[in-house]
Amino acid sequence: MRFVASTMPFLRSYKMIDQKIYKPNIIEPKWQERWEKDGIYKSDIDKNRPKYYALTMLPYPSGDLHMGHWWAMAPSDARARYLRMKGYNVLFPIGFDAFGLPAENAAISRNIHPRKWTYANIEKMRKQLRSMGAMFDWRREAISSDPEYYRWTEWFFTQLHKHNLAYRKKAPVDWCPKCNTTLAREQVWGEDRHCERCNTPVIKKELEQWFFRTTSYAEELLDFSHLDWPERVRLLQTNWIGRSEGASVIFHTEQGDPLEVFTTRPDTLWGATFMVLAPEHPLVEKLTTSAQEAEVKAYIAQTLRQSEIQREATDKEKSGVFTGGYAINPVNQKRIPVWIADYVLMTYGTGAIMAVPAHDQRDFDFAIKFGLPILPVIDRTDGLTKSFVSCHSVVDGFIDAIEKTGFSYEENSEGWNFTFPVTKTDEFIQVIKEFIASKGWVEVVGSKWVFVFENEIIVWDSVEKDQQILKLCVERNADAKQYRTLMEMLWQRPFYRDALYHDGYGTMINSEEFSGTPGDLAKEKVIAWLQNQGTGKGMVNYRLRDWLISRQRYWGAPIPIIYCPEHGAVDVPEDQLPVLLPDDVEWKPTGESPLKLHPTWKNTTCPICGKPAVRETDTMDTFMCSSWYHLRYLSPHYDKGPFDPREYDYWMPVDTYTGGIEHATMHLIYTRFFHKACRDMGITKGPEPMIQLRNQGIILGEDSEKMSKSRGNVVAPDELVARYGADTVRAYLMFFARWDMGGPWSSGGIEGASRWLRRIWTFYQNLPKPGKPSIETLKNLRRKVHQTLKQVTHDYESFEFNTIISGLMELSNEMIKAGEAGAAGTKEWQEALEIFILMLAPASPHIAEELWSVLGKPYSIHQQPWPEFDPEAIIEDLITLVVQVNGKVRDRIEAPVNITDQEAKNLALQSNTIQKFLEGKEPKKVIIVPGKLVNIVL
RNA sequence: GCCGAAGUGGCGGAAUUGGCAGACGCGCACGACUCAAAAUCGUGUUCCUUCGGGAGUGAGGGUUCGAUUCCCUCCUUCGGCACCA
Repeated sequence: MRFVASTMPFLRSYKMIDQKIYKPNIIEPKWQERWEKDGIYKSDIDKNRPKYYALTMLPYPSGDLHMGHWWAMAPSDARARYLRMKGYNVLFPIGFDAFGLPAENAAISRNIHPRKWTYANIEKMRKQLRSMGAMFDWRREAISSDPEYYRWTEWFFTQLHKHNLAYRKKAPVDWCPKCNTTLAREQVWGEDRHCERCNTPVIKKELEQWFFRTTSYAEELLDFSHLDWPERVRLLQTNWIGRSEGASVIFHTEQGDPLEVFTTRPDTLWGATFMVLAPEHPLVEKLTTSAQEAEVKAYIAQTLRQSEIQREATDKEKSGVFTGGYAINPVNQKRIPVWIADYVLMTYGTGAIMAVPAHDQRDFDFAIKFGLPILPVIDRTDGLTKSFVSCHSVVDGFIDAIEKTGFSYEENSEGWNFTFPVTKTDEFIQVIKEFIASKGWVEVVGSKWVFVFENEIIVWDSVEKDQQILKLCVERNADAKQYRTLMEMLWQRPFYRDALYHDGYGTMINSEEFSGTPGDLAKEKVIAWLQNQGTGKGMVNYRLRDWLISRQRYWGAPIPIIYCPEHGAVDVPEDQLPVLLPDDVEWKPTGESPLKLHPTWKNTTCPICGKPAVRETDTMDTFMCSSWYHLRYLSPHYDKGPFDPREYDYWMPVDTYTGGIEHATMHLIYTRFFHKACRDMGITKGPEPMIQLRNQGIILGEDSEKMSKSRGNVVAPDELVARYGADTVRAYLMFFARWDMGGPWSSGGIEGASRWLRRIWTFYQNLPKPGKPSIETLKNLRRKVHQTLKQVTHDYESFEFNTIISGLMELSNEMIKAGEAGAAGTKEWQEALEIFILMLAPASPHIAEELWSVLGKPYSIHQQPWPEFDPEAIIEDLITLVVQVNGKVRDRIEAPVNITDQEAKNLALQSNTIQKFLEGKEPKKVIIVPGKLVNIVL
C-alpha cells in the first residue's frame, strides 16, 4: 500500500462508477483480451503485402521485466505498430534467451532446478510483457532452452564442424573462477580483465576447448556496405576486428631456423636492430645459449606466474632478457640479438617481432632500458632539428657569431638550446665548426643526426658509427662512459626528447638503396622488393580471435560430440539430436561441467564403430543460441529444419533490429558471423541478417546512477503500470529523452504524461458543442493537424520518439483551443479528432482504441491505415518576416507567404521600429532570405 | 596513451538547409474553483537591466550580413580499446 495517496483518484473513480473518468486499469486488460481473442496481431505470410521484420533483442528470463526492457521494447513496438498502419505485414516477435548461468546459480544457492527456475520466470515475464500491450505474435514465441529449439542449436554446431568452422584446440583461455567456466574474449572487460557477468578478475587456464573460426570472416565482417547501422557500432566492430596492413618478413636465426615476423612498417626494416620473441615462442629454447639459460628460464617462469596473478596495470616498465642467440636481418645480413619480453604476445601475429626502436615507442623504451642500439631510418616529417651547445664545447665569440647569422636560442646555466628548421643545419654546423673547443663536441639531432668534433664532422648513419662516435665522446668527457648508446646519452637531456623518436611516415634514410624513398611509397616499394627477394610478402593481420564457445556448465546446449578412442571427436548423428540435458545433476561448483560428474550421462557408443565412447560434457556459450533466434521465430515448432524455408524466404532479412549498444562486439559480431557461415554452408541467403540497426540508450535511476537493487534506485515498471497504466508509461518513455541517449529517470515527468492522457480522455468524452468558428480557426486547425501528421510520420521513420509525443501534445493543445473557438461539429474538427487518435494509436494503443470507439468508428483502430498528410493544408498563408539590423532581430512583421524580395525589403525598411535603428543611415547591404528574413547591414 | 560520442534555462529536452534559441513537458510562482486540501483550469517563468536595451547554447578564436549548426585550439563528462608489432 505504498501508493495510498496517489491511487486515490482511481479508488474514488471505482466508487463513482463514472464512465467519463480515465481508468487505464479497466480499459487496458479489456482491450488486451479482445485483441488476443481476435488475433489481430497474428503475422502470417501474405504475398500481397510488403513484409517488415521488426526485431527487438530477446530478453533473458531473469524473472522481472525491468525498465530497460520497457525502454527498449515499448518504442520499438510503437514503431512496429506505425509500420503496420502504413500497410506493411509486420512481424514483431518475442522469445527468451533461456539458457545461461543465473539459472544455475539459483540452483546452487536455492536448490531449485534451473529448468524450473527458468520456466517459472518465463511465465511471470510473459504476464509482464502482455501488460505492455505490445503487438507480439505469441504463436511465434521461441525459448532457447526448449529441446525443440536447442536441437537445432546443436545441429548448427554439427554443420559448422562438418565445414571445418568449428575446431578444438588446447589454448590458454580466460577462466572466471566465480562462474567456474571459460569465457570468450569479448566477455572479459576492463583494465583488470574481469568477468563481464560477475566482475570477478579472470585467470588464464590451459584447456582443450572448442572454437568457431570467426577469424575466417574477419575481412567480410569489416564490410558494412549492406547495412544501415549506426556509425558508432560500425566503428566499435571495426576496432574490435582490428585490421592492420603490413608484411610478413622471414628472418633466420643464426642456426638457420626461419623466424617469421609480422610488421606494419616494412619500410623500417633497416632499423631493426634486435628481435623480441614472446616468452612462449617455440624457438626460444633453441635460441637460448647455455650462458643465458638460467636467466631465460627464470623470466619465462616469472611471466607465466604473472599472467596467472594478473600483470599489474601500473607496471608499464618494460622487462625482458637476452637469449644469447642472434638472428640475421634479411635486408642487410646484419647480425642482431634476440630477446624475449612479455610485451610481445604469442596470440598476435607470429609471437615474434623485429624491433625498430627508432620508430616504435615500445621498442624504443625497451632499447633505452637495455642499452640496445637505436638507428633512425625514417626522416622526420616536421623538420624539427635541435642542438644543445654546452659552454665548454665552444670558444669565446661563438654566441655573438651565431646570433649574427640569425639563430635564436634559449640560454641556461650549462649552455644554449637551439631549435631550427632542418634547412639551416649546414649553416649552423659552419659556425659550430669555427668555434668548436678542442675538448668539446656538438651534436645536431632530429631531422639530421650529426656530431661535430674539432677535426671532423661525423654523420650518425649506422649502428657502427654509433659506437665510433660514442668512443670519441668518452675521450673528451669521461662522464659519457656510463652510456651504452648515443641515443641513451641524448635521452638524458630532456630538451632533446621530443626530437629523438617518431613514428611518422617520412622519407627512408640509412636504408641502403632504399634511402630517399618518399614516405607515401616506402611501404609498398619495400613489400614488392621483399616479395621479389623471397624474404617476405604483403600481409594483413587482425586483432579478432576465434570465438571460444565451450562452457563448463550445465544449463546450456550440449556440444554434440562423442569422443571415441579410435575415431576421435565424432559428430552425434543428426537423427540423434538433440543431445538432451539430463535432469538429475549435482550443482556443486567444481570447475568441471556438472555433466562430467553425472554417473552415466557421458557414457555412450561411437557412432562409427559402436565401441564405448564418451560425450563432450561442455555446453555451448549462450551467444550461440542468440545467434540464430531471429530464424527460429519464423517457425518455432518446425521439426524438419531450424526454420521453415517458406517463412525464411518471405520474412528475412530482419528489416529493423533494435537493442542495446553493449552487444556491439559480442552478439552483433557473432550473429553476423553465424549468418555468413550459414550462407556459405547453403543454409541462409543474402549478405547480412539484420539490415537496419538502432540502439537505445540506457535509463538510469533518478540519482543518475545505473539502476541496481543494491543502490535502491530501481524503478519498477509493474508499479508504474498499476499506478498510471501502460499507455502512460509507454507515452512517457517515448517522450522523456532521446531514445538513443537514454538518461536519468524522472518520477515527476511521468505525471505530465499521465495528465496529458487524462486531459485527452476528458476532452474526447466531453466534446465541446458546435459553435460558429471563423474560417481562420478551421484553416489553422487543419494546418496544425497536417503539419503534425507530417512531422510524426517523419519521426516514426527516424526513431525520434520524443518529438512524436511533444508534437501530439502541441496538437492536442491546439484542438482544445479550437474547440473553445467553436470549431466542433465541422468536417475539419472531425478530421482532427480522427487523425489525432490514429497518430496516438501506436504510442498508447489502449486509450486510442477506446476513444476510437467513443468517436463511433469501427474496431479496430489498429487495423486502420495511417493517414496521409495533405501538402496543400500545411502551407502557411502568413509568415513572420524577421527583420534584423546588423544581424540582430529588431522587428517581426506579419506578411503574406508569397511576398516578393522587393516587397519584403520595403516592408522592413518602412517599419517604425526599424527606422529607429537605422538612425537615418543608408543601408550598405540588405540580405533577404525569401519568405523568412530581412537583414539590413549598416 | 589511442579511438569515438556528448556538453543548450532550476530539470528532461526542442530547433528540416547556416536564418526568430529555449518548442513540448517537469518544477516553481501567482490566480480561479474549494470550508480546506488534492485534482483540475488560467497566467507567468533563460539571465541581467537605469525598462532604452544588454548578454546568452562548455571556454577561447575563426569563416559569414548572420553560427546551437561550419572550421581550429582547449576544458569537462561518458563509452570503447589498451604493450595488437
